[in-house]
Amino acid sequence: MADATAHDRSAPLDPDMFHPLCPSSAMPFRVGDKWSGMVIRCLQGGPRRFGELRVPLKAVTPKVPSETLRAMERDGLVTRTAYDENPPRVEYALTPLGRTLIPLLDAARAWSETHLPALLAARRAAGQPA
Amino acid sequence: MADATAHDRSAPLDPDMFHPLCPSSAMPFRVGDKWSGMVIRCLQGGPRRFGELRVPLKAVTPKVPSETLRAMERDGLVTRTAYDENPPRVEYALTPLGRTLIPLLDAARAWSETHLPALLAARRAAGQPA
DNA sequence: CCGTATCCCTGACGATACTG
DNA sequence: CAGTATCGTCAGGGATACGG
Repeated sequence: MADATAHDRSAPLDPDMFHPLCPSSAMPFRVGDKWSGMVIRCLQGGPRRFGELRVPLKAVTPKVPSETLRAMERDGLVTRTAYDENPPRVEYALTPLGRTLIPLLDAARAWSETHLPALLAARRAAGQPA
Repeated sequence: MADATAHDRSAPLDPDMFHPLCPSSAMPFRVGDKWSGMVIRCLQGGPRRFGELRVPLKAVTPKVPSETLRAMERDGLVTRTAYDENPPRVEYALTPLGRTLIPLLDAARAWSETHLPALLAARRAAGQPA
C-alpha cells in the first residue's frame, strides 16, 4: 500500500475500495452519519473532488454523498472548497478533527481483516446448516 | 471506575450507562447489528441475565435486546446459557471472538470523550447560529 | 461538473399483547 | 423471568428528474 500520509493527487481511488463484504463496510463508524467512515477513508490521502467520491462509495446517484458530506461539514469533519472555474471544481478535505478518526478506522479495518472470517463462518454455520 | 476485567456478579449495571449523548451511543460499532457494541459493553464484566441488559440499553420492551442477542449468538459473539430453574434464568456472555471487540469499543469511547464536544460544538455553530 | 428536490420502498425500532 | 408475535411509525437510502 502507498504512503497515505503524502498527498498524491494523481492517485485514483480504487473503485472497489468498498466491496459488499469489505471490512470497512462491515464495521462502519457512525459519527452522525453512517457513511462518514467511508468518506474519511476516501479523503485520508488528501482532498478529493465530489465526483471522485461517488465511485468508491458505489453511489450511483449523488444524493447520498451529498447528504453525507454536508452533515460532515456541519460536524466540522470536512471542509468544502469551491473553485470558480469552468468546468466547476469542488474539493473536500479532512479537518484536523476529522483526521483524529483515522486511527479508529484503521483499528476497525484491522479487526475485520483478522476476525471477520470467523464471524462470517459462525453466521454461516448457524444460519445455513445446509 | 471499577476493574472490569474481574467478574463481580454483584456489580449492577449503571442504568445511565448509555445517555442519549453518551460517547458510546454517539459512535456505536456495527457488526451485523447496531446495538452489538452496547451489548458488548454490558457483558464486558462477565455474564449478565437478560433482564439486566434491558435497563442500560433503555429497552422498554424486550424486543430489541432479544433480536440483538440472537443475531450476536449467530455471529459467534455471545453465548446463551439457560438454567432449568424456577424462576427461569438465562445468562449471556461474550465469546473470545466477542471479546476481541472490546479494545475497539474502548478506543471509540476514548475518541468520543476527547473529541465529541468539539464535534457537537461545530454542529451547533453550523446548525443553530442563533 | 456539481449538486438539489422529489418520490418511494425497505428495514430499524417502539408499543402492545401473549406464551413457556 | 424470559422471551415471541404482530403492528405501526419513521428515517435511511436508491431512482428519477431537474437546476447552477
